[in-house]
Amino acid sequence: MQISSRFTVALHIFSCVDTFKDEYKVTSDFLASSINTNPVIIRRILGQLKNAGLIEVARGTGGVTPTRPLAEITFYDVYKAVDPIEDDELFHFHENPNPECPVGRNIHNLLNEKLESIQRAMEDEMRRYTIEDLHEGMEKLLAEEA
Amino acid sequence: MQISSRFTVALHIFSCVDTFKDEYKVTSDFLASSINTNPVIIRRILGQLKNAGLIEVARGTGGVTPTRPLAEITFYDVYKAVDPIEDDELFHFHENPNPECPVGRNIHNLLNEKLESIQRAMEDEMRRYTIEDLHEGMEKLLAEEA
DNA sequence: CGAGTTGTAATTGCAACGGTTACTTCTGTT
DNA sequence: AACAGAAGTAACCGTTGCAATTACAACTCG
Repeated sequence: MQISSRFTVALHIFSCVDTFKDEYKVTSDFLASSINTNPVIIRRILGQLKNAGLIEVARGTGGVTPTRPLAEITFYDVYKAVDPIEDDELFHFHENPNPECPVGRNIHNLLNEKLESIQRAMEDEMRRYTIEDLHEGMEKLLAEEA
Repeated sequence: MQISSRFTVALHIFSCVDTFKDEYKVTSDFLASSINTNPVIIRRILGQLKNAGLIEVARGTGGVTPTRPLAEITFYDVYKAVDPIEDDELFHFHENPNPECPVGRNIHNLLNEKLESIQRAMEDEMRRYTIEDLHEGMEKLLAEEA
């Protein structure tokens, strides 16, 4: 299973907000046009980012503002905000192994720490990247374009 | 999005095959009972593992045999076998960012290596665990039970 | 007040998942 | 040769999540 495109869309949103905040009023329509999707999709993601406390959204007038320095917003924060998972567990464990089977009643214990370490490896790597990295990377790419 | 339970089911299968291979004929019915699901679900997963070259399945008579030493079958092998993903990309990138927008036409380049490194972190950790680890871990758990 | 914008509910089409039934194909045994 | 047991597989179901869309209420500012 793939991780929802909401994640890359959210990163795209942050990059747009950062790049265009002084030039344009960055509304859900504006963002939808850059991302090439529907404004409602954007608003829903903005809502998730807002609920997670990562941004503020100006009602009525429009506009998006990060609530923290960009270096303090990691990919992990964004991921957790837009792709909430039941119990925070990346792996969907089959629910009811047979407790009368020796393997069935021990498999969960056997796998648990291994699955956790795999999930942790992914999430730790996500924590290494921040929105500030996006800011710098985009500046560089735009400079190369010119 | 969670990773399909086919992954933990497949690991459960390997553990059962290893634990019961001398005592019982390990059929899809037998496995379905330990895992507490439908035999057809098991057969479908066995088919995926077979296609990936990880096991052989005895038609007619029943039974599952790994094709390699257990230490040479990693969690990654199992994951790739049962959870095939389009283009092998963990992250679903939104398809059509607007090329007329400076951010839109650069976002893919900007994110690509970062997303790849996150995926790689997960997959590398998956490669650290093998079915042999399951064998040893299960033996230990069963010894503690006795 | 009115224009522009966000917030949100409701609906749609689609795909994947897990489950189930039913049937065919294969294999070893009697 | 027939039979029983088992894998292989197609077809279908209900549920869920996703992305998209329409429609409308709530809000803000000029």
